[in-house]
Amino acid sequence: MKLKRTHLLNELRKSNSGDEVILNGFVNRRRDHGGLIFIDLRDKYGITQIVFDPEVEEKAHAIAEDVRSEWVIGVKGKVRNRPDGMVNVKMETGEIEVLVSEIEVLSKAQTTPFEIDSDDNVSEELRLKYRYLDIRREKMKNNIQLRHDMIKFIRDYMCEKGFTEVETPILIKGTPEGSREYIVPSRLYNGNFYVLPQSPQQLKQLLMVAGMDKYFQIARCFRDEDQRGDRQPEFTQLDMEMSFVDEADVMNVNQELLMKLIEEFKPEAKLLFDEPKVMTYHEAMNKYGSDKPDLRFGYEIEDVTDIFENSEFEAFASHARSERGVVKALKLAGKASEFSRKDIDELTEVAKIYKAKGLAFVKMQDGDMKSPILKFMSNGEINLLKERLDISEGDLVFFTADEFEVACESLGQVRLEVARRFELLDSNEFALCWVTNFPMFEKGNDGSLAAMHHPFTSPNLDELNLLDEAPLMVNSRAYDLVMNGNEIGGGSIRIHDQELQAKVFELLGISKEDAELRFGHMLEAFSYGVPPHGGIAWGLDRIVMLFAEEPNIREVIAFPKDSKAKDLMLGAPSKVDQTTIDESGIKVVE
RNA sequence: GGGGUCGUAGUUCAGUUGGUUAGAACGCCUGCCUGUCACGCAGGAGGUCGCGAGUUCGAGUCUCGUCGAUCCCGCCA
Repeated sequence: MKLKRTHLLNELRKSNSGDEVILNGFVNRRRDHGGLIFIDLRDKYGITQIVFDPEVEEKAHAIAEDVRSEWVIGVKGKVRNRPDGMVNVKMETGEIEVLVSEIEVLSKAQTTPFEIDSDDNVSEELRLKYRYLDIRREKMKNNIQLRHDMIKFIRDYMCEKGFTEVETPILIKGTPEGSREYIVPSRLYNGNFYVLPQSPQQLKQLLMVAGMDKYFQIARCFRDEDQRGDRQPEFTQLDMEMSFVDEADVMNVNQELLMKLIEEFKPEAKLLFDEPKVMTYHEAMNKYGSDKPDLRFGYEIEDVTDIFENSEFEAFASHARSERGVVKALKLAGKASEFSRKDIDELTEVAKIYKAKGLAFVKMQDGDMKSPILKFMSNGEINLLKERLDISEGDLVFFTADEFEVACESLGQVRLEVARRFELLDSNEFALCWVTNFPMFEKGNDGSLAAMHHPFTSPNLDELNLLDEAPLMVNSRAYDLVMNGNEIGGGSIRIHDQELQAKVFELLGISKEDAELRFGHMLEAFSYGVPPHGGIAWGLDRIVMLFAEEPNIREVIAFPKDSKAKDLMLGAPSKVDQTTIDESGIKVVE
């Protein structure tokens, strides 16, 4: 390389006029006027226009005639002010150009499979296969830069707060519980496997036992589950754990960080509350039909179960009378005339996706209640409903009846869909909240208890007496940080009492022997003294995605897998040679 | 595992009730052009309409199957 750059392509200004400079970059665009040739030369930092004039330097001009898009070149030349009226105000370097005296072609380039300098939507398959070209494009470049900037900001904040970043291993021990793990066969111990961490959960707790006091990590995690827009087989967490803390300590650090991030990276943003609202899981489900409620708009869900307990409308009454059943209502004040039969059918489909059996509705128009379900209801019930929901002219009310979670969630999804339709979701508004008091356990498919969070999460200490008789009533010291209906992070205060831990294992149906086998190292470690501790983990990809206003996390990951967990660029996963397989002590079944 | 949507030039797309030679824009190639910056002008190349079968005189268009992409549900402690 003869011509090595003296300046980056965003640097030159009028003040450099007359300087001799050397520039390196990719050819963004070439405009050949027969005589003059203009090239927009691009690097990571910007674009600078270079000019080839045959009357100034014939040799360089001749080479420039053959130059094509995306070639990598070096040029030497003099900076000069652009002629009057030729300044490009859209360009940072638009006041000047570089008149080239010498050019060096560093690398030719074949025509790219898609245009680099274009905002055209290209199929994701193609973009992922040629990700290195995709990252040349403005949008991806910016996203990756934003990711870096946010991570740096987070690191600086954590360090300032006295946290120590510790790297935890990627090859660890499997603890079958929760999501499916990626496994790595051991060459030295055939028949044994490492697994890749779903999260550094146990290791960070062990760091608390180790007295590290405040730990954090930008941690890579792995989960072998089906993909989603916000899910990748490997993803990154901001992971942290703190000793001698309660919920408020963890929440304070985290909400401050999130609010500072918003302030720094969304300067135009409007925070809707001075600090995050706090609500219980039950309250969130009950009022918003979600454990990650979007609080940028109202439309709270109401409970009308009691009205239907003795109703002859069996579809509702049967749920109203059952132990877990509820009837929920969502009133859209004054919106009755804006919903056609078709709109309601579409919303019904939304509700059905989330397991509702249907979506009932009532309209108040021309002074009358109108609804297919009125004929099943008594006048008393209708009046109660009217009174309870304060239904007036022009209102529309939707209902779901089912067991609690289904009724709430399906109506909550209807609530979100309505908000989307009325464009109530302003991406410059930020509504933060904490959702707390998650149930400690949920019913597994086989009827047994499963940990809703993970088995180290502490139950609420004032509910311990319920552990035996009504474990499903026990709530945990878990908390989720939620921003505009997105879960930013989730964590909990952990169990540090060995007896309580043993009790929780027992309730989860994990025998003493089994607990020893799977979590023995944890129990042993705790026996040497463990500070009360708790922590949280953020989905880092997701928060960058939200700040970048991208629809999925692949847009903020340099080299993501596709929706079937393949790496289209590298061609992974792939076969490996037989020797490797033999050494790893596994047998491949075709 | 289940459901929705989509597969037409290098790319992004259009293609009418089934009808004759499948189009546009951008990109690419050639020529012209000394002030462009999404340069312009003239010309050109480029298609197994994902694949297979079926219906039909005739299929890019309809049917079935299949493969692929994508979104959602399940799953993700």
